Amino acid sequence: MPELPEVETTVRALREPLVGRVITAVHTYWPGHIAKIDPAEFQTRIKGQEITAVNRRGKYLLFPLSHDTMIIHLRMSGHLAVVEPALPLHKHDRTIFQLADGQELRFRDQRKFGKVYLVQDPASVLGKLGPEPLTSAFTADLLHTCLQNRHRALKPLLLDQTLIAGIGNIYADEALFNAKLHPMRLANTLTDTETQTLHTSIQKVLKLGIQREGASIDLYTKPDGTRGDMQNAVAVFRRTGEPCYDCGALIERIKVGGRSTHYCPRCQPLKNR
DNA sequence: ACCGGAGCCTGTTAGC
DNA sequence: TGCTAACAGGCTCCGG
Repeated sequence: MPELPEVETTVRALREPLVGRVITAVHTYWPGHIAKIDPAEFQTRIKGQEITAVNRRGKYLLFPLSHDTMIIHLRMSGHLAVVEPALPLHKHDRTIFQLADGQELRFRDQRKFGKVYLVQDPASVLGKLGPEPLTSAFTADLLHTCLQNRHRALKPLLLDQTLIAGIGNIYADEALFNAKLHPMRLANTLTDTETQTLHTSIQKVLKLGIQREGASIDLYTKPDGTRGDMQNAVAVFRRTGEPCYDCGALIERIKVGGRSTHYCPRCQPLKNR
């Protein structure tokens, strides 16, 4: 499932083949991909616009165009690649962007959860997102402010995109393990030291994810189809029943806020007061 | 204001 | 062995 490191990896790979290219046509095999506006209007409006940059905000990919901004969310199973048109279509290719240089940008999405937006104002899609966790906007003080009045478990808070942008199930579990905090620990019971540690851990696991080019655990691969390496560096995610690398206790899986959550019962004891 | 849960999807897996 | 049912997951919308 693409989270911040997976999206960042995708953005870096797409920049070179896309920046400066002009979109000449769009084919939508799954109209549900096109968010907010009619697919026909989408096709008309985007035609002829040049992609001037490829950027990321949280888990969203941003494509500033000549007149609009295209925004893509990969959700669960989305995958983007720039390929030669002669390459046979994949079973799950849903939206195809033809480029003036003859190449195609293909949006593959097995589970059809992905979204493509075309907007004048990016804030209409991204407006509620919290700070980017790997920029100076995200400080330990800010995290403390976010957590201090919340009588709620840490895990669902880390997944809340309005609090911090870009963390998903993998990196939430990894960050909590790294910080030695139980996923059900209530946010307002953290000491200053624990908040500092959590802040550091969030940045550490996200940076590791980017360095390893994402976690190929479910369907995620890099645009060129090769796998990332983060799945070989996870401490707890999907390691249920396997020994903790730090203490040897068996990793457990529980549901927190409806989401499957992996943690080490010995390294991450629950200390709610 | 805030929180929990359903719904969106499809392929894989668990259970009968 | 072959079928169905449950499950996974990010986000939006709805109701308490």
